[in-house]
Amino acid sequence: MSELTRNQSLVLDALQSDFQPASAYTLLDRLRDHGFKAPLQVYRALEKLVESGLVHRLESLNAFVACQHDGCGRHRAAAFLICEHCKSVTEFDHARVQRAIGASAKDAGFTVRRSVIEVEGCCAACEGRDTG
Amino acid sequence: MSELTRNQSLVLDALQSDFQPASAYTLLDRLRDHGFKAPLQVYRALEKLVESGLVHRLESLNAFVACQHDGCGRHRAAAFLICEHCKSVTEFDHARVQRAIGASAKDAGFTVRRSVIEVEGCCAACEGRDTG
DNA sequence: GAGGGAATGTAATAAAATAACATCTGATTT
DNA sequence: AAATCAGATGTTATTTTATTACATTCCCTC
Repeated sequence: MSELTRNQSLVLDALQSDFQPASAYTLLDRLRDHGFKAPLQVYRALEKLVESGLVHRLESLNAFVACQHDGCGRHRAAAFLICEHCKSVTEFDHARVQRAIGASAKDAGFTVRRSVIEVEGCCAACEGRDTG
Repeated sequence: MSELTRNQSLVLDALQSDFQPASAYTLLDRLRDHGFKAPLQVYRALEKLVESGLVHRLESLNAFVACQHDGCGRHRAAAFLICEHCKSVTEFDHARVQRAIGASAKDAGFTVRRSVIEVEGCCAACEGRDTG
């Protein structure tokens, strides 16, 4: 990505402050102090950030999260472990998963552009303190 | 699932008429002739159908699709190839993918409850008639 | 400093999902 | 048969998420 605009930086900073998922409207609220007034300001910034790989969209939560790696810009896929108890999100190694998807897709003659991989369950920390 | 109620049957029939994804509001429109008037009638039926595995929710499309297998009730995961050109959706064999996810999750000490696997790209048919 | 493309601002609206509350239906118990 | 209760329904209103449309500003280039 060339260079971030002011709005893009603000949105990215907000997401990187905790690396946890936030909805567009939550981000809007967090950024009102910085002059944000309308959803579109957030959505436009997010669009570019997602395009560049600095931010990922979590389809199952309708939320956005800052990339936890440096180089997601280079891979077209990200995979997430989403803890239903503490709501934490961890990006995980998807090489194996991606290979498996590639094989299945190939069998079907399907060309993959992007994979949405979101695993819902219970993280190690929550499993420890709770049988849920 | 015990037995389908009237509303559940109507929604399931609508989805099984083409096995293609439909939003809740599309279903509502299709079912107005049958007396449906409010979104909740659709959402309530969908909730039960998804729970039983007869219908899957496509997170990346905010849409619902009838299960293409018989026994999805028994597996807690479904994986989809979504063609961005013709909008067709194919449920694919996820055993390999599920194993790969299981391995990655295990490394992180994460307990999987449900996996969202939605692969976006171009199906064989569209690839044939178009370079997109 | 004029022109043009990208980024912004703002208001309005659309699309997706849920909350709240009243009502009905059918099985079970008394 | 009347009382009871859970599950399914109906209906209105509201919330949450996302986009359309259009005016304005900023910055680079010529």
